[in-house]
Amino acid sequence: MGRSKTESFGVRQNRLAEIAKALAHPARVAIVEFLAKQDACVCGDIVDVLPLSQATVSQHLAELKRVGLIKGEIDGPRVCYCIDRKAWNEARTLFSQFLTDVKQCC
Amino acid sequence: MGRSKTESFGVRQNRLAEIAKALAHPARVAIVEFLAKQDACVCGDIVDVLPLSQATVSQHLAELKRVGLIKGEIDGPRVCYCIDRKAWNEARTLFSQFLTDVKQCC
DNA sequence: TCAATTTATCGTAATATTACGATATACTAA
DNA sequence: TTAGTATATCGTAATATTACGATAAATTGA
Repeated sequence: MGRSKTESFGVRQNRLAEIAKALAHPARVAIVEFLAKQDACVCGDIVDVLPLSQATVSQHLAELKRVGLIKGEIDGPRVCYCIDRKAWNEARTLFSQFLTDVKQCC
Repeated sequence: MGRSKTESFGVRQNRLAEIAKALAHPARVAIVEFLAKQDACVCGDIVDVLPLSQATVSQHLAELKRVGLIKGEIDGPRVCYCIDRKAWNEARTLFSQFLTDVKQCC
């Protein structure tokens, strides 16, 4: 097949997996960390920092945006990306619960 | 291309992304949670619980094992899977730092 | 030994991801 | 208006993921 059977799992499990997938690439981890490092939301400097083409970075940004972890605000000719506080809190809650609840079993 | 440029990123960023990828499928989230729910490490009952074929479940288990989050111990004709405490602690540390350090930027 | 059971692996198909050049789009500044 | 800059999107290629039936491998119990 090749298509995830998402309908067979819970909303929370799917959301957790979706966020995990958004963070499942080192470039996207790097992007998020870069955005956080800047106090203000700097934008396309990301392309300068990452060893990837502009098109690829844009694609990674779109994926992070699709999941809601970041949001982009048009600011003149450029786009200003920043962490979406609400979604990030959601992610923190989901992951910290998940990672704490799952204890050792043997 | 289609192959991640992992060599361009830090060890921590790659590890974080690797663990995230292992959790980037609801079936694998479900597997981990199921393993944790059982106090002892039950094994192929996972196949009964999940709406996936035995082959697919085995594949998902292999992925979790590859990353180190779970380990399987052969127990007679069956294999007994359980959370790997050490790797899980590593994941918890990585993610909780990552999710806490990244604050809002705007 | 032999059938039954459990799990892994192989083969394969459908689809998704990653990457980038080329191009389109949108805005600013001259 | 027009050139320049910034970003998104399109097209495409290489590779990875997801899924499952079929089969192999390993072990137990009869």
